[in-house]
Amino acid sequence: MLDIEDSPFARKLTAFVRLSDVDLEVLSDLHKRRRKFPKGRDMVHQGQIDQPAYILAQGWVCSYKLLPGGARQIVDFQIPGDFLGLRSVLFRTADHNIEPITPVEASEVLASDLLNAFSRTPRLATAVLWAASRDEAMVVEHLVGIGRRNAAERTAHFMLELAVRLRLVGMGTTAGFDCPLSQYMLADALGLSAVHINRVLREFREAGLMTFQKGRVEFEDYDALVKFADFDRAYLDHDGPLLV
Amino acid sequence: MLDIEDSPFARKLTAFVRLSDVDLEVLSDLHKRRRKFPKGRDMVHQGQIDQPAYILAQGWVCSYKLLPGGARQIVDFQIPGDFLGLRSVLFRTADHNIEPITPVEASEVLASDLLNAFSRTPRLATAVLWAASRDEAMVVEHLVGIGRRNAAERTAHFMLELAVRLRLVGMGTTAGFDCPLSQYMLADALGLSAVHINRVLREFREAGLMTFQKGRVEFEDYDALVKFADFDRAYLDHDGPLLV
DNA sequence: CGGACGGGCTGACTCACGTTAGGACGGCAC
DNA sequence: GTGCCGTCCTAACGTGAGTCAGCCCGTCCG
Repeated sequence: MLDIEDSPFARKLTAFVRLSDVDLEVLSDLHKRRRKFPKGRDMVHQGQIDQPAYILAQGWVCSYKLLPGGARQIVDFQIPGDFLGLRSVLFRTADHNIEPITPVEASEVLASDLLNAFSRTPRLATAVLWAASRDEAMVVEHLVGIGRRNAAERTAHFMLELAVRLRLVGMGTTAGFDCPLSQYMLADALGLSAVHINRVLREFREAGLMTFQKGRVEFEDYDALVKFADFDRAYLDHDGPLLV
Repeated sequence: MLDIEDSPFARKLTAFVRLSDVDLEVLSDLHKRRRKFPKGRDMVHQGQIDQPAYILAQGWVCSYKLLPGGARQIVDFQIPGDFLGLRSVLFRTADHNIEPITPVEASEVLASDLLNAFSRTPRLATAVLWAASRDEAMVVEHLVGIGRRNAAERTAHFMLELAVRLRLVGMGTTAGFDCPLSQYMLADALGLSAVHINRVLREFREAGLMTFQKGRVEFEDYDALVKFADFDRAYLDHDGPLLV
């Protein structure tokens, strides 16, 4: 049976629902097919059908869409404990690409596994719905940022969100975190050009707010940055189990 | 018991799952508290706790967030058959505002109603998860538009998406649809200024692609518009019931 | 009946970002 | 070693969209 400490995903769900032994066993079944993926080669490709979903155990991936002109928009980055490709399963055909940014380990979850699991324990279905809603909340905040925040606010907000998410799985502190992203990826995520991202990062460096160099983000004045970006982490938090 | 023809929401779900009589009965229970809301006064306010969700039966609403500077980003519009405020329920506190654009009729769904319903029929939980994922797919497409499409493509894409959604509930044709939005709302949805929306609409008018006047959108060259916006409706469609 | 208000519409000016074009550095293949 | 890439970094220049300012029209309301 699944030791819950081994799965950041299971730990995340228990923040929302109290899972019974049966729930945990069903959840454990979902972890049985562990896979590895090399950096850089798409795990899921837009338009593919009957793709599995994945529970990410190690490494970072990004979900993105390509436009005909060749432009790329990164929708979100996923880190350990995140569930990938839920939409690809429910819609039968993938509506976005998923690419590992680092070497990745993940458990493969087939559509049938998922639907079986749900019918065995509705509580798990509710928990996954909650996790999906949390992801949606992040996408929404991202949308707001791109729509109505300028380049600097947007960048700061994004870095702070990432920091909170990483801290929740023990991969960073308020001092900073290891970040495998390039400035190009950052640009594609934030709807900016790489040149402009570079300008913004320089401004942050010169203002003593934060640095991003050599794969490491360091917050030099966390509180000032939070204020500057108008960052409110409420949408990432959970008030404890809703289902008793 | 619920006559499925009476609820566009029920009809939408059956596009994904085949619902049994029990499922339909549970679903029917969710429709029991019908409410009316006047245009313009928020139904849900950012930060409120323990708000109900709603199943929209009549009218349009918009979901938006406000930034401290006073800027507004509209995340999405909802039309009959859409489920509102799911995140407000699952997170216990609302992370966005919901405002009726027209007079609205909706069924109120309490958190307890929803969780009960899920525990009675897991299939319904899966169906709601699917509906939520479809909404997320729209937000994602919206994000891509704001991040990487220019003002005109973005506007065209948005109009086409709206048209497809409305057609699916019988509220428009490829010729056009009635649209209660102002240019200001359009601007706040698309991350543009009202002035610029106006310019774009004029260009479409002069190019003979589409018009938006007096509360009515008319497509004058639908195919050309689809091509111009690179609009692919796949993300709005469903391939028939996934669960048999 | 007049005035206020919300929406549409437009022109002139500004600026935040994109684009283009490079230079410097480090890691990797050979 | 040499050459090649990927990434970071910067300056100069161009432009899409914002801002400001204002006019027109219909409708609501006292």
